[in-house]
Amino acid sequence: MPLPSFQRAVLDWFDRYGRHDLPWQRPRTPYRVWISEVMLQQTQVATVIGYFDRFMRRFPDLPALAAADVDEVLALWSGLGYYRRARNLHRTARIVAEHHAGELPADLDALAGLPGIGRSTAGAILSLGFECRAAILDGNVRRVLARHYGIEGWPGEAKVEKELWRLSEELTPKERTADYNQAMMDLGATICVRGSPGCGACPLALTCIARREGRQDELPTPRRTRPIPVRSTYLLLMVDPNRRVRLQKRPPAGVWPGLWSFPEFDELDRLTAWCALHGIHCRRIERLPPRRHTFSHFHLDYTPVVARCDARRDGVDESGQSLWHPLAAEGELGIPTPIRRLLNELEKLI
DNA sequence: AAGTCGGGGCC
DNA sequence: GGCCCAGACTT
Repeated sequence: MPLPSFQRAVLDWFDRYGRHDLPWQRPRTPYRVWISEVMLQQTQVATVIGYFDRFMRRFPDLPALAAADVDEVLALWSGLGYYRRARNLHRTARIVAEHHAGELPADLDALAGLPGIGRSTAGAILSLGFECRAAILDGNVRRVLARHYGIEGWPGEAKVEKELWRLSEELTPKERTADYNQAMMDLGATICVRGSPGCGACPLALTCIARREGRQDELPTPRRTRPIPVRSTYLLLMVDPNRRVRLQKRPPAGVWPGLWSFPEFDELDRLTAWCALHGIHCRRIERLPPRRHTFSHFHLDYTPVVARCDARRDGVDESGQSLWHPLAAEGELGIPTPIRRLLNELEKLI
């Protein structure tokens, strides 16, 4: 029975353009697949290659690894990060040496029960290492499937992950499973990359939903940004009869370092007190609707407060940290965009 | 469901 | 500087 077109397209592409010379592909044994898969967890191929070669030179087979001191394993791991992976590798080697006669079990549940081997890594060992039919779902496969089938939602969400696993299981062919799985990872790693994917060279482009809808950048759905804190403040927009506003130079550290902004107050009381101190009556103070500016790490809700003063009661201070700025002036000062917007609003208002 | 582990690559 | 990478595991 011929393969469905999806798998056919993927395998034909793999034969021509897939990666066939990665270190763990020659020879491709369960042990070498296992080590490479663990090293490749959250680690890019280019980084892994050197570590894999050194590791294999020192521990050419599972019994050699099981016999080693864990400290030596950690030494070879130094620089790869996620050091629990190295400890789990060593633990698993000893378990397998003890209970499985030194051979990794060709069984999904047995593999997934070993330290450091989850469902996807177990599937990779089974398919790539043992030539069994087993599905995988790593970051590459996840991206290819989410885009091709237009799967909505963040894959970290249980419902979405379940759907992606269902798809992967369903699509994984009985024949050439190893090549198919490797092909899907190669597609994700070389064509269907996260940013600006090479759809022109993709064997699945004609049937890809993300491609058809121009939504490659939106799928898979990024995890929702965790809520960021809100800071609120009041900005004093003090205007004199000559249509000048008082600006203040911000401190060299923090938000908008060294740029010019309006005097800022955490609380309205402090603002009005400051105005009173400078002979401006409260009834001449007009509060505008608050607005929000979002920085990478917090929201800034700021309420502009317009105060018209009769004369310039306060001069420019000696240190040059404040000045009176003509509303109509062009941009010769360093002024943040939200503040510049307020200046423009103010010019129409006054 | 969210937090943790980690160094490197890439805007 | 944030986000992401051939995830797994703990809370």
